[in-house]
Amino acid sequence: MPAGATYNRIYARLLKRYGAQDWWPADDPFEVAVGAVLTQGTAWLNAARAVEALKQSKALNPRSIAAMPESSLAATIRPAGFHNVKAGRLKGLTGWWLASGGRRGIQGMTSECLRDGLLGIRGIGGETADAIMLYAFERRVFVVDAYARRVFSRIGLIDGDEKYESLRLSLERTFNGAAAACNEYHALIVEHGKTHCRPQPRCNDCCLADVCVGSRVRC
DNA sequence: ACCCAGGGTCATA
DNA sequence: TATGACCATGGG
Repeated sequence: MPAGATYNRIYARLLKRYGAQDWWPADDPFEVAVGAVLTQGTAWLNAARAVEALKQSKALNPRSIAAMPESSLAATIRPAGFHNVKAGRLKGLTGWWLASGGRRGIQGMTSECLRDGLLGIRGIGGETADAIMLYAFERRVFVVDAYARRVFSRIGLIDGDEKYESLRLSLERTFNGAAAACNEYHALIVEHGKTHCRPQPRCNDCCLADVCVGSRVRC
């Protein structure tokens, strides 16, 4: 059986188990991008609180963030954790956003140009860049995160410690879904990962158990 | 009290 | 190239 079929099978299984996730929970592309930075290394609940705080301050737009002192920006996003570094990252993101012509200007960019632009921002690495590309600008990208590494590696499909870009390209080649499917797939993996394939413990009721290649793996 | 989260950077070996 | 420390808040 071709590897692509296995990824399709896992996708179908997760979709049936968890239902459509309807990501990204945001009103517009800029909010997606801000949320992507705020959720780095933190639970989404905390990032969402910081997003809400920005909204209440009427500051969830490029102009306001650009005009806001970095210290007060940091104070506003405090619940997201790492607020001092993230304030700087949001400043960098906002500067690039405005310089790129905003939502319209960015949407008109090629995916290569878009990724390069995002990766040029301090504090935006491969995963955050890809999340923005996929969820804010609907580019066909397979977002690789720790959950994807764990789920796929414990099933036996990948090694798990591949370099980011290499794994991303490999998954984009193997999984034959379109952008909308990549969107749903990543969200489903995250949802699954919250309760399965944990870093330390394991579980016995994984809906992917019978998909495992060989016997070395478990959830 | 301990582990972890929808990461990335930088210093060190 | 490849770990480890660091950033920091909050939930389970």
